[in-house]
Amino acid sequence: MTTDLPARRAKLRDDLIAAAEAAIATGGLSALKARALAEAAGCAVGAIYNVFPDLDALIFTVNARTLERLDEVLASTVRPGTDPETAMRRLALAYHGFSRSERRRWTAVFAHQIPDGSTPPDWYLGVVGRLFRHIEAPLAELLPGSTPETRAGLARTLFSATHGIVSLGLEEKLGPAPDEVIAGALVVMTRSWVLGLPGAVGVATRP
Amino acid sequence: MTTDLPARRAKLRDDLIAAAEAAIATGGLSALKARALAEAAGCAVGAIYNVFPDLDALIFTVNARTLERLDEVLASTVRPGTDPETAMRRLALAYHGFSRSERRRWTAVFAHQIPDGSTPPDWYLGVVGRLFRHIEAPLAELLPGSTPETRAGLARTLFSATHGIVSLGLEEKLGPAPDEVIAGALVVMTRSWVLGLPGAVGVATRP
DNA sequence: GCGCTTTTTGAACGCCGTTCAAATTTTTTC
DNA sequence: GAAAAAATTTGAACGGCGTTCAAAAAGCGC
Repeated sequence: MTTDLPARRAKLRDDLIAAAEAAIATGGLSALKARALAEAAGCAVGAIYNVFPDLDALIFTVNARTLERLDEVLASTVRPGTDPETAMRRLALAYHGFSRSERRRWTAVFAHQIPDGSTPPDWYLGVVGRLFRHIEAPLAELLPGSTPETRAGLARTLFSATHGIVSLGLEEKLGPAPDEVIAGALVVMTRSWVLGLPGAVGVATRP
Repeated sequence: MTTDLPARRAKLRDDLIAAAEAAIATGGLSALKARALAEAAGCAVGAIYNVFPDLDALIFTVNARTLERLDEVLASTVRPGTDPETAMRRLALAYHGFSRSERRRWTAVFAHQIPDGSTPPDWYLGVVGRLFRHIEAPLAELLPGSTPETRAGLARTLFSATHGIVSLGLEEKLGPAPDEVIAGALVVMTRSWVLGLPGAVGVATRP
């Protein structure tokens, strides 16, 4: 009834990821405890460290899965050929909806703090970067003369701005923020981009 | 050499705040340790809890001071009568600059996580809310027909969006983000608002 | 100086992530 | 198949954390 090492390790890895995902989905990042994880995965505490260097690495794995879910949601939000304003509005609202329906998982992605000097692993940044392509498509139609580099930068900017509105709203860091208010803000914001961005890109920087 | 209780308490309070601020400015939120704090303020660990209910309350106090610094910076950034685009661009860039020069203090404001159900104290939300008035002024000029309520909501939205760009850039959560890139993004963003917002406000919500 | 109250103290509590000597299991060798 | 060697797993133990609370110290009316 014994299997070879790689398979056992892989199974433990999967079980730990599943346990971690369940813990985060139920109680958020702060509910992720090494001892509880070990019990849920049916192993000793120390065994976690045979598979992941530390809990941070496990968290990155779970967060990457969350981002992949988001990617799927965004992909199914706009069909090719949708006009830019509708596309951008739907993407922003889908992002907001995802942050609501997957609240704890989504919060964990951005609440996860790593030690001061270090950066997220490259494979993780790759998962993040893939999200932007959803925004780049409507941008290409909105700004026909733009270069791919411009659009890549802009996609990051628009994602960040949307994220700011959604996250500060969700965490209620600035005060109460009902869903409809946030959704309304996103609608105004995306419309403002559609109207304003074509004239705003490439403008000289004078402080 | 003894003073009355209120005065001693007030002094200890001030010393603890100063020690906490120094700890955060040097090593960030995670460098705030009860024992180190007590030593720096010259009291026993338990004495902290005579003055603050817990470390969270102390953190809110320090963060409010950071926000008041930011408020001063923003206030000195635009003189009354500046045209809306210049004003909004300068405000956004000042926010970015502040997040850079006061990096650890500023990060602490948003990294501070409170237990799930609870909300920040009202006096703290008041300090936050006061920041928005800087944005409301140029908005009033940009959108002459708007109501104060519309402008208040918009100010929150624009602040949140700016914050998203600045914070995801600073924490490099999406990948490397040099200062000039973030500043450039903010310039494009504010220009887009100036061009797009007048047409975008009040538009009907159709998803 | 004495008894009563209030304030301060810091050892102790419970919990955390992580480690590592020891136990166990697997593989190799004869 | 047994014994020796290597690799893996284990969980008690470590150091550190925020917070508590019995006990010590200080303040105060007489």
